[in-house]
Amino acid sequence: MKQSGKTEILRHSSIFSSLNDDELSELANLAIEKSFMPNEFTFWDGDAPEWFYIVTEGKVKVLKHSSLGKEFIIAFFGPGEMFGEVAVFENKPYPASAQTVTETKVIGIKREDFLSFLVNRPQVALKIISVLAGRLRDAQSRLRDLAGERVEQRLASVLLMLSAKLGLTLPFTRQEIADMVGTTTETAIRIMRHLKDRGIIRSVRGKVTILDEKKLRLLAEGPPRV
Amino acid sequence: MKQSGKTEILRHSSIFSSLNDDELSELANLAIEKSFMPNEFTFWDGDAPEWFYIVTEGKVKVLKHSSLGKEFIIAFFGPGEMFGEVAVFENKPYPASAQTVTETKVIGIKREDFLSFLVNRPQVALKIISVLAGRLRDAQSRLRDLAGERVEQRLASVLLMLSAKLGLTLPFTRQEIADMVGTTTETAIRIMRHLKDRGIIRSVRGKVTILDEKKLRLLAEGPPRV
DNA sequence: CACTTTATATGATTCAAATCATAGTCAGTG
DNA sequence: CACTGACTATGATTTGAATCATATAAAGTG
Repeated sequence: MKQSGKTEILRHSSIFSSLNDDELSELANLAIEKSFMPNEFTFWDGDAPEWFYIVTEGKVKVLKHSSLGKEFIIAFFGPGEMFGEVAVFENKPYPASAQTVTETKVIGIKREDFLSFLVNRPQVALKIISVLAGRLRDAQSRLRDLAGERVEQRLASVLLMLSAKLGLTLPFTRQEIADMVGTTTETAIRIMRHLKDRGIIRSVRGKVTILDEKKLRLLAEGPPRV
Repeated sequence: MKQSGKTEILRHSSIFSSLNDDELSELANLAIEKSFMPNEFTFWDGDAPEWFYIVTEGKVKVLKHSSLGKEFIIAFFGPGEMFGEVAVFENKPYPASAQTVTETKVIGIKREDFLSFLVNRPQVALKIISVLAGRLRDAQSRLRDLAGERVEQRLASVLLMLSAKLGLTLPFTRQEIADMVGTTTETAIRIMRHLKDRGIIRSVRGKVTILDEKKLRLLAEGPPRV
């Protein structure tokens, strides 16, 4: 990819929207590009935090394994979104692994380079603060759900959260959804079968479409309260 | 509290450790002090994000309620720690409530004042980024635990997390611990009874002391693997 | 086009933890 | 110092979801 290409990608990432052309190319000079096949790992849980990443093409999932090896998906990231940032900003090992879902291109910036760049760019720092705050909000909301709600409600919440970001059609298998909800594939299938029967979702292999967002929201928020 | 008092408190908060005296008093000028009795609410889930807070004395818990009214404790904060920051940085309603546990004093800074102050203090912004990253790391680790681990392991994790911050003696009731683990008080009591019998913890009313951190860590990390 | 793999589907059984019920114990308060 | 409320404790019962066991369908692969 040419220099100008990287600049354009950075420009379209909301984190860097406040930068001018000079600043963007300065940043692009620090950045290198990497390409991955589907299912490759960008980094592993426990690796040293060398790189700060931004997705340019494709889809990456960030996940952790439980003590029994079960996968829990923390989040999916698409073009323009950063990942690996927790480790970089804390200067501690990555707390999770990052795996590509599709063929994916990312740009990586060395930890120290990015931090030095940030010191002189308070606007970017504030933007990053706001992105982190948003992720923390989501994480805390999911914590509450996992701790206190039934699987059906949690699954509904996850679908709503995903659709707020990606629209009404969600490109995920039941397995992936189960791994985000924190349940088993079988249970996810059963619950989604139920949602399908009630006309709340439609689905084909590897995709789910939300048909009745209102009902889904009711499910996520309130217990049926019989 | 006199001006100098607020300055001193700010100086001892790790977030502001990089500021010089002038900057500290500038910040202190923006800050007002508030006092609360035990169990008072500093803000409620859903309130407009007017204030950024730092605890000066006492203990505050940040919590969310499930759809059935059950309390889930996101975190406790003590002197020098910020809270309410997610709402302030995102400019969205507080995503959780904050309630004092003991008699508590906090200083509050108006959202806009604090953001303007930050724009010219990249060191502080970077420090805040690092605190947020740390909280995100913790939240994601708890997510994985809630999604994939048994209650006994989750409880062990919570005790370890708390003791990393507060030392080996933890001033919490079983009810509070249950509300952090995402279980019921009865189950928390039963499990802690079990830990007590095995010599891993000791406890008196409202307090828990970790006696055998090694065993607790084994419990938290690995399944007994019989 | 046969063949393997991945995704969806469903029934039967088990199990961890919630719920329901009851009681003792300690701390603070009038 | 009796009394009230918060905390700890334990037993019995229920239940939501995991686990185990198969099965079918759709998509990729040589």
